[in-house]
Amino acid sequence: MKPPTITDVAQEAGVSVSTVSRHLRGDRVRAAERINRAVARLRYRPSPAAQSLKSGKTGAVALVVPDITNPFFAAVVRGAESITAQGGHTIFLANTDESDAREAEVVEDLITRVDGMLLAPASENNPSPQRLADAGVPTVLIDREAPSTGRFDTVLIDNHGGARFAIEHLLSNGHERIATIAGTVDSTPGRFRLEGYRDTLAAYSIELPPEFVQPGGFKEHGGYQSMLRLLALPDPPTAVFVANNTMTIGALRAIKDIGVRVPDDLSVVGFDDHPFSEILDPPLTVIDRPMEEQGALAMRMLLSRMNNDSSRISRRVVLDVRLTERASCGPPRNTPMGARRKAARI
Amino acid sequence: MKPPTITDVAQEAGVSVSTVSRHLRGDRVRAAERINRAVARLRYRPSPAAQSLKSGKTGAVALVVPDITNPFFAAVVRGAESITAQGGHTIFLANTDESDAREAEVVEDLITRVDGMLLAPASENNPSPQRLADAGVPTVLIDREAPSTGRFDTVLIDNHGGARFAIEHLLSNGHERIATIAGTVDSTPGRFRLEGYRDTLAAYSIELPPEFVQPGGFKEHGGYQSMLRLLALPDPPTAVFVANNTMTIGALRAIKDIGVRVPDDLSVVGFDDHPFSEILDPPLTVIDRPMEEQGALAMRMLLSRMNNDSSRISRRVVLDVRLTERASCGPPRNTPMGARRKAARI
DNA sequence: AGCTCGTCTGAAAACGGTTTCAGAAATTGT
DNA sequence: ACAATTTCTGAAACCGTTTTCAGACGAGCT
Repeated sequence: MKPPTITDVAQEAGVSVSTVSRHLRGDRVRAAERINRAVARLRYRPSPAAQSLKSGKTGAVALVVPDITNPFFAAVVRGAESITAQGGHTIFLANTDESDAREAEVVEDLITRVDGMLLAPASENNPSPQRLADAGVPTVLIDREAPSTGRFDTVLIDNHGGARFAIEHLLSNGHERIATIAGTVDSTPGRFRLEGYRDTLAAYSIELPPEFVQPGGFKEHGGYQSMLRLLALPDPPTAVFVANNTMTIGALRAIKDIGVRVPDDLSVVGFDDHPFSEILDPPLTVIDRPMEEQGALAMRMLLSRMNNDSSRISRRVVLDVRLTERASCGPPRNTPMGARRKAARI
Repeated sequence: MKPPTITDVAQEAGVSVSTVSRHLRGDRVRAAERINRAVARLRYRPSPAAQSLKSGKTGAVALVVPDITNPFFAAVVRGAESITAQGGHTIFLANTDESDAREAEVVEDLITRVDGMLLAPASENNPSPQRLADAGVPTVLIDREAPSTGRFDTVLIDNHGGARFAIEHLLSNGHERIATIAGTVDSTPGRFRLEGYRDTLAAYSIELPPEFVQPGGFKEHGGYQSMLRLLALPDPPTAVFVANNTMTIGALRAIKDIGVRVPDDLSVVGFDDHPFSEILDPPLTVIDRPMEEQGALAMRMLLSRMNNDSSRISRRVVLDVRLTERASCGPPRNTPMGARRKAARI
């Protein structure tokens, strides 16, 4: 019932504990074969607790994300997992529910249990990365930057460029009245996607009313409300860039409820692809990025940071995004807003 | 740089190690206040490795799922996480990629690191649960049963009933030519959903050609291929029950590619809801179940099993499912199969 | 003051490994 | 065959905590 210890193995094999330990760690040892048999018979596995007590290493890595049900983070987890699967490290997963407070708790708990951490901070002004740095825990940030940027390894995507692609795609379709449903601006993706939207429009000398930027908080409900507000505007947009996947769902629901047609009445670009995007009617044009790769790369960087000298200068990698064009964008309606305005008045 | 130990705290507070330890575990101690200050100043956190070496408890729980990117399992993780978040236990997450071999590895690794395990076995004839039982690790099975059923706590859903609801819904719409895209039959959900389909049709004395059961292997691509085959049948079905979410995506893609109209040409019922289901055109009718609750309940059962006498008789709970009716089902077309058959010939 | 009793304390022994150290055995060279 | 190596071995110390054990201390009683 009680798991066998190294002492049991030593006894069974008729050697000393030290010999067993050495054999297990790879030293040449005369009784190798006998030890192997003993290990197999007893089904011995060394106690990670004892090992890490001695070595100071836990053999575990933490992965802290704001929302595991967001397909993007699920993909990141999978990517990260695919790297550790090869060898050596096991993953602690924690969910922070987008809360700084919860994240602090979680990090505080995990900090003693792991050799390194992959973290997607809940917000940009969040003390966790600093705490990890103080504790000397190797850390790689995913998708979001830390207050004291440059001090951490970070795996980002080109949020600004993604927004630019989206807006330019819309512009090339002839739109000028382009709105956006933005995420939380104190997060890296929220901030840069919004800046990309603004900078691109500015580059084309297009000025838009402030109501064309609607805060959706990265939540489905926020996307829904924002789209409702946009469509209720006296002079509504002809195209909308929605800054993430969950808000897109909400936005499309609003569109459906009101009866606006895509892309005839309104063109839509989302951020982050999903298998469902293809079977929507019309299929959704999105900004796509390598999600699993982002997780995998972050994990690789963490592992290397854990092995190599941890004083190495920190790396900040930015992954490319691309526009996946489907059918949710078209030219703006020739007849001005009459029909749509009526629909929005429901 | 090195994390402080209990000895450092003792020194700082001017007491012995034992006193610090006792205070931390809740004993009355004279130097309480001084110890608290020392702990705070040093930012001391007890080493989990040392604690678990002494106590034999790790304070961790494993959660092993076949595919974290499946929204159902993501929801399960979230549900489970919401329970442990309250107190004491941290979660190891592992992904088995639906592979028995990988699952064995993962379980073998985790078995020494956790006090209990939540497991969704990759298949029904899978040695892992037995291995866990042998090792005396409290285990709760999620969504899938183990070979030696009845010996494990298990949290299932009413797969058979769900399939019945789906088929009866289709029958009540006037369909008789009802096909199914089935999952892997060596998994609990796959098996029972298929049986539910068969039993319900049998109960209504409906006999269908064997090609009306298409194996989709729970994968998107399988769903796609299966739907293609169904639509290419000389006498195709008027309705299809698709046995899980990922296959549904594939099936709908096939439908879209071929140009069949839902529900006019074909009615569809899926299994497991998703935010996207509502914004499809038409919105998808699905069998829905409490996903996060399933994870949360499983975790609660595991925790209780870990605390109470582990010889308590095992529980098998079956959660209710329900039909969420949207617009993907309607009466079968009056005109027989002409149009559809033509479309399917592409 | 002297005694008992109860409360609180520190030293020391675990827990299961790894690693150092010194010594034993095997190998090599002559 | 013997010394000089080299390789292998077991005893013991250690990692950071909890817990047992015995003893110190203070309070309460006569």
